[in-house]
Formats: sequence, C-alpha cells, structure tokens
Amino acid sequence: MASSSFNQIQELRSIFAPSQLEVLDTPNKNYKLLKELLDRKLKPSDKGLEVGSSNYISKSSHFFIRAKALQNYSFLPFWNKETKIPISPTSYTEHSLKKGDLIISKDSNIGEIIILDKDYPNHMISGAMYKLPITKLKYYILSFIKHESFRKQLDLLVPKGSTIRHAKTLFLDCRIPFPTQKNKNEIINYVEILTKSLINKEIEIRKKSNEIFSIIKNELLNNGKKKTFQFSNPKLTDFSSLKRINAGIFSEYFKQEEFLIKNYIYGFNSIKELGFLASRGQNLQVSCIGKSIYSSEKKNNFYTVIKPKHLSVYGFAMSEEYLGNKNNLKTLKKGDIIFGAEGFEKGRSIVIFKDRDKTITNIHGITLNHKKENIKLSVFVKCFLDYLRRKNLIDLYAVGGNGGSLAMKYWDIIPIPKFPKAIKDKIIKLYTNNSNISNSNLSNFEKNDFNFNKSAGIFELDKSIKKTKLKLNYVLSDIVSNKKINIDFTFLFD
DNA sequence: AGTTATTCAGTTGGGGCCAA
DNA sequence: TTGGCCCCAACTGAATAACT
Repeated sequence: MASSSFNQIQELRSIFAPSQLEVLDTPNKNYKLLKELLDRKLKPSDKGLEVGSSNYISKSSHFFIRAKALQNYSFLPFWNKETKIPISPTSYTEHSLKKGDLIISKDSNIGEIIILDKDYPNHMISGAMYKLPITKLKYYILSFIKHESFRKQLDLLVPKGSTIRHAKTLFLDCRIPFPTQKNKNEIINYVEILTKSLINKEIEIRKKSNEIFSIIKNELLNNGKKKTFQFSNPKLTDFSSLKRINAGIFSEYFKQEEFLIKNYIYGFNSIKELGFLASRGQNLQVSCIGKSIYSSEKKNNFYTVIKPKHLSVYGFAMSEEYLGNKNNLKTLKKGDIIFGAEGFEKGRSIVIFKDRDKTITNIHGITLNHKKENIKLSVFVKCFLDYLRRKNLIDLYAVGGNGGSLAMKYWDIIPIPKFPKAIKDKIIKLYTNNSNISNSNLSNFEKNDFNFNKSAGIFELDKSIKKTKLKLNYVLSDIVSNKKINIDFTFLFD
C-alpha cells in the first residue's frame, strides 16, 4: 500500500488529491530532470503569446500557431486552418521560429512536443506553448518527451479536474532517464539516429505529397483546351438538372477549378466510367449487426476496423481498432479505396494494398471497389482525390451542415482527368515505390536510410516509420526499466 | 421487406476568455 | 499566471426517411 508523509502533503500546499501524491518510480535511477538538460533557464519570453480572437483575419502575411498543431502521432507540426491562423500583422510578436526548434505544449494537450521542419518567419506561437532552449542531446530528449513514461510523470504532476489542464512549467520537473550499460553513449546515439530517421521520413512524406499535388496542378494548368475561363451565374436549369441549390458548386472559385479539370485536353472520366463501384462501409449499429465487442488491441477472430478518423491526410492509416462480431461483415479487398466522406475533415483516403484478413470500415467510409482489382488505377484516383481535398473542392461537392457529407449520389459529377500514362506513373511512383535498405550499423545507417527515403514512396515511408517507431518505443522502455539494449537494425526487414 | 441515404443527437476533447 | 466556466469542433452511433 502506498503512503504519504505529512511533510509531503505540506510541500504540496496541503493538497490531498491522491493523483498529486502519486510518484512514478522507475528501476533506472540514472536520470536528469528536464530543467537540468536545458541550455539555460527557461525565460518568460520563451512562452508564446495570445493575440485574442479579434485579431484573427481571413488572409494575412502573419500567422498564429495553436497548440493543436502539436499532435501525438507526429514529430512535425500539423497544419490546417485550425492550427495556423492568419492574424493582423499589428498584433504580431516575433518569436523567430527556426528549423530544429523544439516546441512543447503546457495547456490542454500537455507535454505534447514537436520539432520545426524549417524556419517559420512571420509565425508566432500561442500562450499555450514554450520554445525549449535545447541543443545538446536534442533528439534523445525529444524522443523521451514523446514517450509515454514522460507523459505519465507529467500527468501525475498536473492537477486534474479542470476542463483544460495547465502544466505551467511542471514538465521541467519530469525525469529523462539515461542508459547505464557499458556502451551507453552508443545507445544514446542509437536513439538519436532512430529519432532523426523518423523526422526525416515525415519530412519526405510531406515533400512527396506536395510533389504529387504540383504535378497534378501543373498538368491541368498547362494543358487546357480552351484558353480562358468565363464565369456565369447559375441558371434555373442548372438547379433542376443538378437538383441542388446550395451555393458551393455554383461559386466562381468552384467553377474555375472545375473548368480546369473538365477543360483538360485529354478529357475526363467519372468514377463509375473508370470501373469503380462505390458503396458505403459496414453499418456497425446494433440494430444492423447486433452487439459487438470493441477493442483497441488485436484479438483472435476479431475484425480490424479502419475508420475514416484513423486516416492521415497523406494517405495511410495511423491506427486501427478491433471489433468482435458473429456476423459476416462487409470486408475490404485488395485495391479498394477507403474515402472518409463525412465531417469537417472529410476527403482523407487510403488504398488497401494487400489482401487483408477480415478488415472493415464503418458507414462513414465510402469504399471504391474496382471490378478488376487495379491497384495502380486505385492509387492514381486516390491521389487525385487528395488534390480535390487540398483544393477544398471535396467540401464544395459535399452537402449539408456539421461538416457535411459527400454522399454517394454526388460521386458521378466528380471528374477524374485522363492523364497520359507517363504522368500517372510518375504520380503513382511517388505514392508507392519499392525501396530496399541493406542491413546497417551505427556508422552507415544514416546514409543507407537516406538512400531508402529517396526512392521509397509515401506508402513505404509510412511502413518504415511504423517499424521504426515500434523499435524506438521498445528501446526507450528498456532504458526506463534499465534493461540491456542491443543495437541492431534488422527490425526494418519484414 | 430489405437496403441505402440522410438526419439527429450524444460524447469527448479542446479553445477562448474572464476573474481572482 | 492559473482555475474554471462556457462553448464549439469533430466524430460517432442510431433513428428515420427514401429507395429499390
């Protein structure tokens, strides 16, 4: 049974909350507090500032970064219109955000951390974040702050009970353990190398995703039939033929973007014409399939569920869950596209690459199944759907409030351009391209990894990230519990 | 009657803001 | 600076409407 002394309680300003008296103890006593690892003491100026919502504007040269840009699944900031807000330049304060800076969150998603992938001039961070002054062992420390042992400690230090938790600077009192075995410096190096590898791969995924986007954009821009676009307001017949009167698809922006695709020199096809059959995913409600058992862990005979919320914007599943049900549910097949069709973040999609055992999605994921299982075509269509999402066209094609939905009946009006094979292959190769890495050691891994990243597609990069993350996690856990670690890179092979 | 599409509403986590 | 209230975004399961 755990106990607390009177002194302990007094130290805590007489707080009796059990969570505050709990301390996380680990076998490894060789640790430093985060504050001991900083280059210098944390200053108030390291904290961001609030500009107030009155300074939010729709377009600007200056931006305000919210804590939501820091996400558990990524080492890099995640950008969307929620996380990066244009603000009036007069309210801006310079934070000189540079490539490699570490940013930690102290409010709401407490302890979440990212590293900046490049310089961000004209960007400031909100009052919920600190910029950490760390140069020595930066990647080692970064990987530990992302690890659950750090979060557990912080969780116990920060009072619960309020809607938004405030960590103040309590993260500075969390422990970062160090290895104790003979070749401890090599182990530290190993952790740093793996962490850097993860960051590089994330950067590479974004780079390739951007490349796909610009290939599509340029191909459409440079190969139009007619030269100019002319906007005209909708006619009554447009309403009746499309059976829609909502403004989105009649706006000038939409018309112009749609013109770009429909005016493409080689023409376009609908999803159906390409041979896809669209249908909704399995309806999981009790009245439809009876009671199910939900689990976050893999279990024998359970279905794997990939829901739209699990998909990243770059086109892979970040996580999955499992469901036990006695019925024969509608499973996904090789070559299928899952497309998240509902809500504010709709439009994310993935392609199923391998024949998977008992994998399903839910009713919010529309599946596009090709009659003849054509992976290459599926990948191309998926990439083009990404283009539409990034151009905000998915939202405009969709109907309804609360984020809306791109119901199946609207899929027929979505044009997919008939790109020449060479262009298509270029796009497909960026998304998936087999790449091999030879077995490595500490001294040559970074070079081998660099070469792997260069040729690998987004899909392969993600696969490699998942393996590396798993390994890194084991290594960090072993450091926490003071177990001996062997340096190896065989985990990268299947 | 069974299947599919649409709408509704609950849940959860997180952001804004104010006052102490 | 911090605690806490208010409110909203995002997502989900389920009910209901609309089609075969």
